[in-house]
Amino acid sequence: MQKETLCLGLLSLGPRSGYEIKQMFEGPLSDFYSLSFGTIYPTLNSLQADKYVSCKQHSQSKKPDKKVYTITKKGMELMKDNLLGDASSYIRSGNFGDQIKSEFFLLLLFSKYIPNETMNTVLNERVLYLRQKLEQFKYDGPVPGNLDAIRNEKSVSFIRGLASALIETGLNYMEKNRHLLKKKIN
Amino acid sequence: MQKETLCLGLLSLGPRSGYEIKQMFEGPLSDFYSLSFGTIYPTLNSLQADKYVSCKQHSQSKKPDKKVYTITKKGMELMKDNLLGDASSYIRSGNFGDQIKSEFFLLLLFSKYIPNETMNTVLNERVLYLRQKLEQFKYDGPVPGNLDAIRNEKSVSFIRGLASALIETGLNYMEKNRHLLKKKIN
DNA sequence: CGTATATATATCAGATTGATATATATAATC
DNA sequence: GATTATATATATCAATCTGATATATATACG
Repeated sequence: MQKETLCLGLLSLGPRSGYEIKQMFEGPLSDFYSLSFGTIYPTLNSLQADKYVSCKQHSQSKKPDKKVYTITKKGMELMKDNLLGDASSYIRSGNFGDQIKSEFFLLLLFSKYIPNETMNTVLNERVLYLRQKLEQFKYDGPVPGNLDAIRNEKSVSFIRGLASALIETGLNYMEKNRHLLKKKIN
Repeated sequence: MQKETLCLGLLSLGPRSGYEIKQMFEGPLSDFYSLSFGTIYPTLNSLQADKYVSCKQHSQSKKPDKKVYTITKKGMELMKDNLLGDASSYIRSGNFGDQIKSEFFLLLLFSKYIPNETMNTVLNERVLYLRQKLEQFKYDGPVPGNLDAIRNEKSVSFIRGLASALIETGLNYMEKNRHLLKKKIN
């Protein structure tokens, strides 16, 4: 999916600044996708130049102006067209996997070269992290205003349920099988 | 983890060409990490220049020479040092998540803008793909020679078991809950 | 009262990918 | 028997993206 389509999709949930879009990537989307500021800001500028979004500057006392972008009718159309195209090429491509870079799995893979004690800490920290993630995905209380819209998307309930189930499976597996990674001699 | 450490780690399983290292990334490692040719070949050249690997050219009738790289004692030491450093900074960083770019989850997220029929195909193809993956992870028969070493790593049994459990959970969840994604009206 | 973190945009060097070039063998399809 | 597609094998590079840095201020913490 192009960065343009992705930004338009997020703006379809409501007007946002570039900073707030980044917060979505660092918050609820962090486990599925991310874009850096270096991609987000230029993308918003080009979307604005082509009238796919409009922009209102909210001057804030001495902080840089907050530029709040709103998706236009033209932008909504481009987004829907692109999403249909993306779904179609996803189907045609035959490539249904995700792109993953996992430092954790690389450390596991080469664990025989890493002291037992160190690997133990790696696994402990990963377990702690996953427990936190699980709580986050199950948490149903209030969230900051700019993250509220994405939270209330119906598809997000589906995704959160899936993520919770996957993390629970992962935690159970790791607790039952981590002894398999221990080396006899260091 | 630096590309150098990763290539050395894979060469520690046995001598390989750049092409064969790429095959490892496209095969058994594809769900955890990947590097492109544009990264692998220059990395091998620089590792060779610094004597972390040695290289034997196998001239093949009219195909480009196959350059088979072997990790040196110096290379083994660098790899172990780097792995210990990587594990330590993984622990210190506090960042235990994986880097993921999932076209599938983006399509789910924006599924309300995509026709039911199209999303149905997307989900069907993803399910088919996951079933294939599951078979691959559970398959215990023979594999091509250059992928044999990684297959026989003890840590890989752990990883394959984990992957299988996760995919099974994902498949079950999707089959039970995919109706939640349907829109009433298109 | 200094330090750390949060808000907010912008830029850019450096790293990485994805595509392409080159050359041949082999398998599949028609 | 001819054509097409796929696999082997390395190399290069434009286009893209990230991660770091610059700039400026507010707020919370001890």
